[in-house]
Amino acid sequence: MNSPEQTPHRILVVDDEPNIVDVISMALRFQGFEVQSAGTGAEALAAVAQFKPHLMVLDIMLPDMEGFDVAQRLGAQRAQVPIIFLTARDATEDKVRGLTSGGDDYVTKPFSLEELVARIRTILRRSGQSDAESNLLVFEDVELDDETREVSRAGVPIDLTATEYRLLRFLLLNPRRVLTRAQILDQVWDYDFGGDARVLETYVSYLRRKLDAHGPPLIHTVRSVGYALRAARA
Amino acid sequence: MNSPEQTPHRILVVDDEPNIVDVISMALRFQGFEVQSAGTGAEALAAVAQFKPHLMVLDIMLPDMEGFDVAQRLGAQRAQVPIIFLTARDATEDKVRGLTSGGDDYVTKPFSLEELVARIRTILRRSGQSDAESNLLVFEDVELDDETREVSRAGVPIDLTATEYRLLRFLLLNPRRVLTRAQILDQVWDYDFGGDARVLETYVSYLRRKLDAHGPPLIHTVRSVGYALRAARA
DNA sequence: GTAGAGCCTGAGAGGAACCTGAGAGCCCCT
DNA sequence: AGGGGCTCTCAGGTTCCTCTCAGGCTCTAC
Repeated sequence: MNSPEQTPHRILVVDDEPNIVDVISMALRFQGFEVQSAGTGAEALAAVAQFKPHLMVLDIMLPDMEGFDVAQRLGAQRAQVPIIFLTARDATEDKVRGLTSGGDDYVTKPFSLEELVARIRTILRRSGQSDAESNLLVFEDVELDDETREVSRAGVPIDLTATEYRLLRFLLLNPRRVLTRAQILDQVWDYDFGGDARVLETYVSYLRRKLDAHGPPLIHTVRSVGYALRAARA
Repeated sequence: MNSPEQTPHRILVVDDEPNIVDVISMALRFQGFEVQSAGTGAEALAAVAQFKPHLMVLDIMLPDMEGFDVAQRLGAQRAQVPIIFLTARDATEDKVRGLTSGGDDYVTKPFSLEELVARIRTILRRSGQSDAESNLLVFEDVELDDETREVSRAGVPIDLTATEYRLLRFLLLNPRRVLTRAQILDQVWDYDFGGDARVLETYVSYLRRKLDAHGPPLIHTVRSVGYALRAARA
């Protein structure tokens, strides 16, 4: 990690599907967050009081009440806890909008963990509770700015598509470390992605073409394991 | 943010609908204000004494008394605290007009956060308590003057409708930063807007036609995310 | 040195996201 | 009551992403 948090942020994950909760919790813990979870609205309300999270990830469909209701019942203290709503793609999307104020956000299922984590960081950063951690990811002469979504190598701006961006971002978060195919697929692609794992190769190829056009190769293949971001070596 | 306040302004939000309070409070916090809220007139009066806000956002319909009464009971100190009244569209509108003193203002429900924040800033600026922050928003060769509501590109004046103006204003407040569709819709459209999210595309199209007629494109689409105001790239 | 596994990349189908013109409803002003 | 302007809806057309697939290349094990 580029700058480990002094006091880790507490995140409350609320969803009734244990699978989803597990996947998200694991990913967030891995990223250095302190995580607690709840499966119902009632549990969530109790957890907010005890756990005092800095942010909630809140599914809209809960067994006992809608996610909105949870948000509403939090009342005044609510304003202190930004929420990221999880919603199915088809419907509700419009419904969410009116209820998300400037600080909230929503993510449609299925999503990639990369995306969820990125949004969490954005909100924590903006809510000022975060240390003034730069929103700039840097490795060698590559820069990635989350605010503006601008990417450059050696000062030359580079246009990336959404997937290319997520992939590069994940690599930049774990510089020099070897990331397995599974790790990358799990993090960068939607969690229910069931397609051909070879997409990864295609996208690595795309990224290389765009990045390495302006300097020595940075994305290295680690045969039969995965990929790693490394400085070019003599 | 472009110019973080030295000593943040304190805003007191008074409304009996928790939803509204939430939405406003969150939005204002993210804008760098210090916010406190009250749900009744009595609470409001107490909060004014303790919290000493620089400005109040005050709903006219309160469970225990009318917003006007709150204003009146503040008596002498009242003059120090400008008020923005919230009122339902239908009636009262005329009534408000007569009762607002020089420094006050009113906004009819439903409103857009963009509009509310803009009015708050205007009042704070005029009440002299604000830093001499310019009321002129500038990006590249685009200028937007909040006082006169004039917009120009490269010196050429441009006529904008109300919605176009709010949209451009929001973009100018967040130059270079990528704004998601949700953020823009939440901020620029009324908080209860439940319609088709594609209005945004229409209005971006309108704005582009008017703005980019006089120079290189400034409003850039960030596919599957949102829009950003950027300088044209070579 | 050679076979086989692992990896790279070009081409392209399909689809998602986006742009824009046309027009209906509404409000306000006259 | 009529007209003009604004906001929003809708549909057609377009762009450009994503993922699949196949052929060829590279590395490693033996």
